[in-house]
Amino acid sequence: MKSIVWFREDLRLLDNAALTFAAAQGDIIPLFIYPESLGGASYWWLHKSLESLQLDLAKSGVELIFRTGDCVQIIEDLVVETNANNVVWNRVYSPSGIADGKRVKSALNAKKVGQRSFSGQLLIEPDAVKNKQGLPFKVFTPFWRHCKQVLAPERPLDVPELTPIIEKPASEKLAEWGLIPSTPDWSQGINDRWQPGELGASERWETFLDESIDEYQQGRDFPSKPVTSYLSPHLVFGEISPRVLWHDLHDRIALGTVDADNANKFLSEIGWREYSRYLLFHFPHITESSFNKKFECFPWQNNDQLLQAWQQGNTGYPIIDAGMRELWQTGYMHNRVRMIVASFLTKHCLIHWSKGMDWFWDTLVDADIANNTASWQWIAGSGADAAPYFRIFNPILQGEKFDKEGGYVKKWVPELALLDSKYLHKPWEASPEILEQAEVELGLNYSYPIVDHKEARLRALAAYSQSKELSKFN
DNA sequence: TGAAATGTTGGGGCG
DNA sequence: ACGCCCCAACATTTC
Repeated sequence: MKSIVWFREDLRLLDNAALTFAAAQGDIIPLFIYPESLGGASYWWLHKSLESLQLDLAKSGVELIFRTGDCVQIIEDLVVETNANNVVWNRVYSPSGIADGKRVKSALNAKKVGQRSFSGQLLIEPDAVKNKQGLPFKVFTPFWRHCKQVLAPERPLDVPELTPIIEKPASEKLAEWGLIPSTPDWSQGINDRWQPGELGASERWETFLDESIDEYQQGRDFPSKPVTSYLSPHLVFGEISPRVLWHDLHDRIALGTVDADNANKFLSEIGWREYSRYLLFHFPHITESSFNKKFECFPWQNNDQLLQAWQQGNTGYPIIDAGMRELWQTGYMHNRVRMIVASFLTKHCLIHWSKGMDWFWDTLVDADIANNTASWQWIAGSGADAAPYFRIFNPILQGEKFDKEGGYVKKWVPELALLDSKYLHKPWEASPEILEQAEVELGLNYSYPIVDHKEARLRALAAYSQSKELSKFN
């Protein structure tokens, strides 16, 4: 038996069901097809992750084949070229990923070539979870409560023994895909911060277990503390399997070597990841339009100047600007700060959540269609189980609450580094003497607030009630 | 996984 | 000693 292993969002050898199945049958031909329309930061990550996978496979003498084009055509061609009699892959759950899988499946069936798909990205398949009425859950808490009752993921699979094929099918060169930025090379900050690939992923997980998980529940909200797992980009590309996380934590809970509350809090965040894929699977239109139809009439303003100030981290609100600059420089933003900047864009600036989603898509190394969609709609108030629209984050209070000492703001907005923490989150309220002493010149080296918080809040609430009125007539 | 407005309570200053 | 006011602190309601 000779199998093509079609890698997509599962760039790992450990606990890779499709790979293990194929390896047990005989020879394998690993294939990766150039993905259209990723964001810039994701392409950088993808390049590094593929390099890592390529090296890991090469240790067994197996060559990863790179090709560009339509997946059906490529796979059909490769079947003919290699005489493969089987094609396997792990399922993905985005609308385009599902469509590709279906097309490949029927093309192979038509040609009487064996094919099989596996679960590898989620703890539980989206179509396996329904509420008592047989409908998809629309609220996270009952969804996750139900999952926890029925979840019994299998133990992770070992890295399989791989047998290379003798013949060498043609492959494009990864380096020639041009995924790494060159002119200009903006990837330095990202490069310093991350180690993409399966090894980087497992090391990050070990570090998190050793150093942070027991403070997770409290510490995860403070952006100056490195208490989050930083696993998100590794999970997006499938460099680590959620089953590994689940079993590692459950083993430790059983042994008493991890605090159960903290471990369960982390697992519920994994639950949110499952939930966002689940929602996208059952409601694929939500990448384009509001989950909650009431928001179809929302009077968005979409002011380009405000959007640009937000993107560049020049809003005059230190916590917002710190977050946006962290994103730009490292491809990542702390979760707490993501909520604050997203609330600011949609509510203070009245800019449609899709504009924020597009920016995150291009700049985040962990950009993920399901999480991005679900989270932006959640914060905008239009999503499933969403934050109510009137829940408007106050960027000053949030800064004072979660970055009291200002470690986070001072790191990413160095022009405020000398400012007393009393005024750090509202520099416009400091006296001219204090500003001068801190070498802050508002309007020159740091922006005035682009909107007034109180006014913007009232405007957002007015827009909300206007939208409620309008939706009555639809 | 909010914030602001409004309501309530209780202690202390003060005439 | 008493009642009144002020207001901080906390609780509840509203957006």
